[in-house]
Amino acid sequence: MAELNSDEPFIDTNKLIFGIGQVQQITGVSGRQLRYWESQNYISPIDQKKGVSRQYSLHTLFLIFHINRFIQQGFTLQAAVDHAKEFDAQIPALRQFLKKQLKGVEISDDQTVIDFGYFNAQRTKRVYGVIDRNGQTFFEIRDVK
DNA sequence: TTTCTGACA
DNA sequence: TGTCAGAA
Repeated sequence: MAELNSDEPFIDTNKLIFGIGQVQQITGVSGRQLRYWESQNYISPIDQKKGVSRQYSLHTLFLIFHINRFIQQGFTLQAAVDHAKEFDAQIPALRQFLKKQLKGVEISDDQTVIDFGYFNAQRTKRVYGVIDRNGQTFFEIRDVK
């Protein structure tokens, strides 16, 4: 099974900057909305100076995207922001856990098996996440040979 | 051409 | 929130 070990990201996501026009194209949120949300302190561009073109970080782009998603689901702006920020706060934990536990992935014709490492301290069982041919997902615990 | 701020038939 | 004006 292939080993996954990329500690260094190949792209510094902090260097991915987007202008307001790009943000509009990508997220579908209008410039008017972006400026209004900013005035309400829901979002904030990178080190904003007066009168200069706004620049948004990738992180803010994601936040904007999610706020808009919740709005389209019928939430009020305020509620959408709350949901988006809550989700936003969960991402680091998800990334950390996945990075720590993901040991490998094996893709075959009928299914994909994700290796999540040992199930117990005795190292007699291992946990696998399975995606079958129908897209169904489930866990599987197998004895270590 | 794009973005900025302010204003509202 | 959209849209228009006037400026940068």
